[in-house]
Amino acid sequence: MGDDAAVYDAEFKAYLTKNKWSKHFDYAPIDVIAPYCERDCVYAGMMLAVYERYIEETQQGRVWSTERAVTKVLWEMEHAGIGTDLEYARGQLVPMKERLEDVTSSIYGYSGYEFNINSTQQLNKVMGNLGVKSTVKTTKNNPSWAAQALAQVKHPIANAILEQRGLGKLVKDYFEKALEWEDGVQHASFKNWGAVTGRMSCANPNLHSVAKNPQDLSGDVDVALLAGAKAIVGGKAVGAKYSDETEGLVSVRRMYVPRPGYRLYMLDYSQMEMRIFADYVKDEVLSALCEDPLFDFHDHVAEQVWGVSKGDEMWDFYRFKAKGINFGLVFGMGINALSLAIDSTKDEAKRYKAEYFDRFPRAYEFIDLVSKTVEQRGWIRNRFNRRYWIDYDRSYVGVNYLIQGTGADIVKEAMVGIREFLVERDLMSRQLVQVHDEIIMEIPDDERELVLPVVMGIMEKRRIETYLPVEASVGGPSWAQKTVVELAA
DNA sequence: CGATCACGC
DNA sequence: GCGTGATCG
Repeated sequence: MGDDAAVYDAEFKAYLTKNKWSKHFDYAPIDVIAPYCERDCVYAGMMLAVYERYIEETQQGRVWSTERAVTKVLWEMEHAGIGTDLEYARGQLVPMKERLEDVTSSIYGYSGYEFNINSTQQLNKVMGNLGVKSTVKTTKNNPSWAAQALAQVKHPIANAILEQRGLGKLVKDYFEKALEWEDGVQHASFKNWGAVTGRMSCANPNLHSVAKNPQDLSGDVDVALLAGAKAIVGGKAVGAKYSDETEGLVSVRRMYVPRPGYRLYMLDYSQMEMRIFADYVKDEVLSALCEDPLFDFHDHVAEQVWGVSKGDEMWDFYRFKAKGINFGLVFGMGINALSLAIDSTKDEAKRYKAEYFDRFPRAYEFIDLVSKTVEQRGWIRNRFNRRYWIDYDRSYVGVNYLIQGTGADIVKEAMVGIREFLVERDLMSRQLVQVHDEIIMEIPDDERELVLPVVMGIMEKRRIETYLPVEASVGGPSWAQKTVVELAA
């Protein structure tokens, strides 16, 4: 809008800061802030004209109209909020804090003195004293003590530190946070422009990072194993099924419950990113297989690349590698990150990847085309013409942007469609939360028969060629206890 | 305020 | 790969 506008903006913000009005604009007197707001609107209007032309030229009209429409959905979601079981939150905080104290003192027992466990530097010193060296480096080439590094450590302090960090986060970010809403309804903030790919972001609390696995507070391995955990790392019961009957397990998702008269429904796209990947790769066989809602992408890759079948001795081994490479490709992982993800050496990872591309040459061609286009042209567009400008030296992110962004646009369109249906029919059912490939809704029993099939139909509508099936679950009653819903044919 | 870590998809 | 948030120094 010109240099004078930028200067005005900078000078005015400095003026606000000087008068301690900068934290919130409404701290400033109205006669001070009003002219600024007025100019802000005028500039926004001028920018709209510029961008509307750009949107037209780049054919991003569909994305633009979805973004405007989804804003209403987000406002309604934020307004509705999500119900929380405050009794559960308050009740679990007591044993959680007790466990946290026990774990903390056990760490001090190992170190021989009290220190700030949250300080990586202080922790590094403690580990040095114990004669333990990290095999992993941070991005700034310092010794890393992240979970990945601690996994290599034999000393029992490693697991205790993992538990202290994980449990501490649950307590602070979710359980204590929950008490801030005294009426038991949390109103998180959603941003439809939160990520460059087109994904949303969420904050206060971040409902996109609510732990999926229950946390064991008993310290008794049997408790977690009984709940079906495949492993217990830092008290995290990986793969365990939460139940109120299992004493000693807590779940953040258990805190989220429907309000009176409603049930919670979770509508989940099955392997959405892998199916979108298949669509981009244009492998007809793969796309045909996606017509089966139960098709498992990782199983298929394991079978096709390494010739194993379920029940074989090597099945778990190759299924794990297949899943790792699949995610590695859509995330744009380098060979280093991939080798860590699939628990292999770099050379082995290279070989697995080569074998993968040998069987799926079109996957290689697609990835290669994307990075070459970024390097030569500087931009790419997803299935909805959403445009991404990417520096040539970051061309490896292109595949991820396309897949993640296409998924994001599909879910956004679905949310808009669901809202239109609910408004049109004047229904009580409502959308509460979106977690990238999942929509959480509250539906009264007498609307379920009507709403559920229509909502699933809206979500499954073909916006790309490949079928994207949705799985519906009902809360039992919370987000932690899901039961798959079978719709009558 | 950059770096580190943990959680999700 | 993309996020939010807490914490440290």
